[in-house]
Amino acid sequence: MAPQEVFHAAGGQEQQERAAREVRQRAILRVAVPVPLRRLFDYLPPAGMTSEDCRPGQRFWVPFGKRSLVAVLVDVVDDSPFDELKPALERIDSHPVFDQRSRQFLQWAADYYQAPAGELYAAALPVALRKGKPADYWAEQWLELTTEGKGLPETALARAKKQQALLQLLLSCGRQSRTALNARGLNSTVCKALIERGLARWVSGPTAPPPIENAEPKPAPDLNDEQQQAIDAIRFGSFSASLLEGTTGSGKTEVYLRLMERALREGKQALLLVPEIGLTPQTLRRIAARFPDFRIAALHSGLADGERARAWLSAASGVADIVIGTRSAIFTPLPRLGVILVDEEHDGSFKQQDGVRYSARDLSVVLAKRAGVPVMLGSATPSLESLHNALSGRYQHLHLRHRAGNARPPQISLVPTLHQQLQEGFAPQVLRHIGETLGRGEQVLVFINRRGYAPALTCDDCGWLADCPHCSSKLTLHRRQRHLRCHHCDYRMREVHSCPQCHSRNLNALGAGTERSEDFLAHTFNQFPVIRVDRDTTSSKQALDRLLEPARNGEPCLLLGTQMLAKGHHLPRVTLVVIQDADGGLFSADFRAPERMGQLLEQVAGRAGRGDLAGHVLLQSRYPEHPMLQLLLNKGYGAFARQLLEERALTQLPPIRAMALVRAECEEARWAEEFLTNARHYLEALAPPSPQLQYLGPVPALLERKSGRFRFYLQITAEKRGLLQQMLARFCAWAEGNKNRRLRWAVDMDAQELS
DNA sequence: AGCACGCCGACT
DNA sequence: GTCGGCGTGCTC
Repeated sequence: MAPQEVFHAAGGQEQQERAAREVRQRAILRVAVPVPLRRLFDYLPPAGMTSEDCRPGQRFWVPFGKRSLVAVLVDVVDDSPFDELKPALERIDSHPVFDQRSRQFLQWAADYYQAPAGELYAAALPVALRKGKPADYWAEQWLELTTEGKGLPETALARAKKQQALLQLLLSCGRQSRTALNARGLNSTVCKALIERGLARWVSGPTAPPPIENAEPKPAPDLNDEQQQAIDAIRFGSFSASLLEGTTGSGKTEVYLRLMERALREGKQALLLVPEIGLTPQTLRRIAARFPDFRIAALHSGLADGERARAWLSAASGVADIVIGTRSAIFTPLPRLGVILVDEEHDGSFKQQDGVRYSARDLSVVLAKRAGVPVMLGSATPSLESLHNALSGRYQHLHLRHRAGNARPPQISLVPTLHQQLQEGFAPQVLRHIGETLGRGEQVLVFINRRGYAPALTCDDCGWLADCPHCSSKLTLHRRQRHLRCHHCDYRMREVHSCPQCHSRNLNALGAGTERSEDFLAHTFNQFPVIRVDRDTTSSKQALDRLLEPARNGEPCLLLGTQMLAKGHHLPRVTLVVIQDADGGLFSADFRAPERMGQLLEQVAGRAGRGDLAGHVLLQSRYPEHPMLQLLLNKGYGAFARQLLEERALTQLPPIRAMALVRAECEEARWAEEFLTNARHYLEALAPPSPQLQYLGPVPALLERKSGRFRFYLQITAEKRGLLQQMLARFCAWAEGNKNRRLRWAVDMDAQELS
């Protein structure tokens, strides 16, 4: 080879390197990948693209090890600590699906909950988009006004009535999809006329959310003084957080609707978060009936992947005006966000219990602050967290004390069950009351906190007990399905009629669940229908609606069920509520059990007498003298909750202090415990125990073994969240390099359950 | 998380 | 001789 050629070759290489460096300096895509790694990954733009083509918030297919993953671009940077960057494979979105505010919000949540950003982006995206489906897959034609069109007064085009109507619609409600216009009888000829005048144009965008059926427009009812005060207390256009403490039936929903209406009138979006089982077709119809001119995106679990993506995109693109959803809806990008409402804010389903353990209720306040909009948390039985924030002045505290209409609060009586001859768990006077109520043509609701036939099965001869081989729990007998089932891991075995250990036939089903009570009550009150509502009879919201249909018709009947019955169903003919066992929360190892018990009792009791009929609640208890029960009954949930708060102050527990759990589970109990002991040592070396920071554990979880794994946790409480967050960040960095392969660990910031 | 590589036991 | 168990390492 001639020297000349060598020189040229070397020069070429140098040039190539410089070019590569320049590319690297100009455009490096920093992306969040859906893997449990707490870092971002750098890529070059896809072949043929420059940094100009890449906008944060867009999704990309990236090569990751041996596979391809959908990543979200979070930043375009000009340098990377990595030398050999792979190019991304493909840009999925031409427009970002996450706007800047939602990206910053997701990053904040990732930092706060110690979660990998990629997992938060994945949690935010609907499944179809998470899998890489294109976002403009459902593209539709939209008619929007040009600048010229926007400048016209509503009275313009007076000589062409149809065109004027279209202009007015576009002026007041913004751009309209072709299907929505057709539905209003505004055909393409009218549109064309407006376009030819240079007043409007077609643009492509995502499909609008599907219209909600059976929504007859309905005018707003009058407000009472308290409702008016609550609404007047909310200032739009800046951040504020409020707790709306409103007794059952006091019209909280009407307050939410009015606030939504104000946001909508200002051209903003309203976000309504509801508990998991709160998003009923009934609720949706009510809201749709109120806002016939606005587009509603409902994000619930019942939607098919495509439908859900469609609703999500309609919210993220700013098309939907109202977004209603369960916990994950908090991550939907909302470019025109104007107000956030959280209904039943105390509900446990706002806290995700696996994966990224976020609280949508807590995040709603963070998001409102970042967006500079008001947020309202509403409940008849506020969480101690929210109550504490309200009492300490961090939240505005608003009250609705009066039930709407002529409904009166129910009369509540305790029924002692000790030294009583109970029939299948029911005291004689309770059965008498049920019979009388049904006889008057009214409805009865019996609340039983247990599914199945019986919570335990034992042998009376040898003492054998049916327990779960994988969990530290007993199997529940489900006689309808003829099996024994573990409610923690879903292990099932066929129902046995003789003891597997000694073959005796003297098996004894202990205690009563919903099935057994259903049998007994159906037998005792055989002239009346008995409707059982629990997870076994109610696979979906539609199933629940269907099940409750006869009850809504107003016929006398007996409704029997679990927590599912406690929530928001308007059943005006229910005048008697029976709570079979009120003692559940009195002696639990979980410090939040009394709070949950109080909330549940109040919510269930709230089902009594919602119409003009007087309501009565009967509470069966072995300890009717218990001071907590007495307080709850005599002074109501408000006083009860304030008392619990004082106890939390004495015991230095949340919400007085911030608390996080470090959880670990492993088939080998020793390893889980050892891991947490080491974790504690590591953390104590960084920050020794002090009033600012305290450690407890490792201790076994309340359900010590689940699905074959032993579970422990280390509890850390702190005076200030900031310190706790810093410690947890250090812990995560340590844990990522110090874990046994077969051990699972997780940080549970603001843990709600010790189970 | 997934997917590779790598090193020891029972099998066509 | 190999098929396959899960321990370990890595992903820009």
